[in-house]
Amino acid sequence: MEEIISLILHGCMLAGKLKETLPNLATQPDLLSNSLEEITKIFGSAKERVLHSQGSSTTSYLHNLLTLEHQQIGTSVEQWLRSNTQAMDIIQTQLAADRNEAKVSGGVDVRVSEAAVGGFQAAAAVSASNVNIASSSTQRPRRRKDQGVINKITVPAPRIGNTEIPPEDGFTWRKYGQKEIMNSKFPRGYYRCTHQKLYNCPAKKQVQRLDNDPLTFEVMYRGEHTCHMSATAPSTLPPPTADHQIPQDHLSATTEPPTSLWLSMDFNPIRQGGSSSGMIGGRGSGRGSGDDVGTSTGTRYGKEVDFPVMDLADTMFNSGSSSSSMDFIFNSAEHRWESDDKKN
DNA sequence: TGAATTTGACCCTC
DNA sequence: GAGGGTCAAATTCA
Repeated sequence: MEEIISLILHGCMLAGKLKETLPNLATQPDLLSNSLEEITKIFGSAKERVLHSQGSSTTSYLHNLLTLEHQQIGTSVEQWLRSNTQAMDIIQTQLAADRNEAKVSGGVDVRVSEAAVGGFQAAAAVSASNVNIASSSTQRPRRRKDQGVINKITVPAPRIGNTEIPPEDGFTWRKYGQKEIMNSKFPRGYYRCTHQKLYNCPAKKQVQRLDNDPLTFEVMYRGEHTCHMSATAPSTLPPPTADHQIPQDHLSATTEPPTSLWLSMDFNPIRQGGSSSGMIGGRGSGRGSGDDVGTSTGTRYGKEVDFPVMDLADTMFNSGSSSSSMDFIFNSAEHRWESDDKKN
């Protein structure tokens, strides 16, 4: 129950933040979609847990609360979208593109995007089905059984530029292995978060091209990003640059902690063709070669410039938006998570 | 010099 | 023992 409440509160917190930053997201349907997806996942997950622990009056109450919360968020977003024709146009355009281009296993992105326009109709559908968070284990890290597949998506290769690489996903990854896989034509690449050592970020991903469709990548995310959590974010950040951008066809279906996703989002809408293209074979192609499937362009010649969290923080906490009816939820949720952090 | 990728070897699970 | 995941030395490059 503790966990469920924690989930709900965090969902409320993100919803509050979304509400505050809605005007800023008018021209960034990707980010809006991601935000909605994350909130949806949280409430969906909480709802699932409530359903699985039915019986007490408390869980029944929570279930009703979750359903209501879902509807309210959907309504708010829908109203905003309808009042913002520009955003509607952009999102609808993006949706059309997504339908044609993105084959997301489980349909997460497309489904959530549609939910955004249609009033979160499919919100509940995105839940624990894609989330298989492994039970915490103190056992040896290599145990396959405990590696908890967080999410698996298929990503189309870029049509422009180097089609050998999948689109970026907003994070910086470092390749630590590649292996030929049985019954697969193409090797599987193993990546871990660039900040693994620095911030003990456990996030990893595997990238493999599909046998029957070499222009499509299957990306499996494991672990959760902790590197961009505000509490652990580096205190000495480089100045914000204009090079913080998730590409238009960015498909972020990771299920890392919500805060991580939020903080990993990028509020700069303009970066054209700046993908990590140029995967060139050869040993030791080294840094900056772009020889990194899915690596964010945040890596530039070995220096991390990927701190979209700064932009987001500015947007979020300096927005100066007035208080709202959701503030009490927002505040309590934040306190809740802060205290949780202190526990951990 | 430091950070990146490559790749063979090792470890672990099934 | 097979197959997959990770390690770490070697190598590359700005």
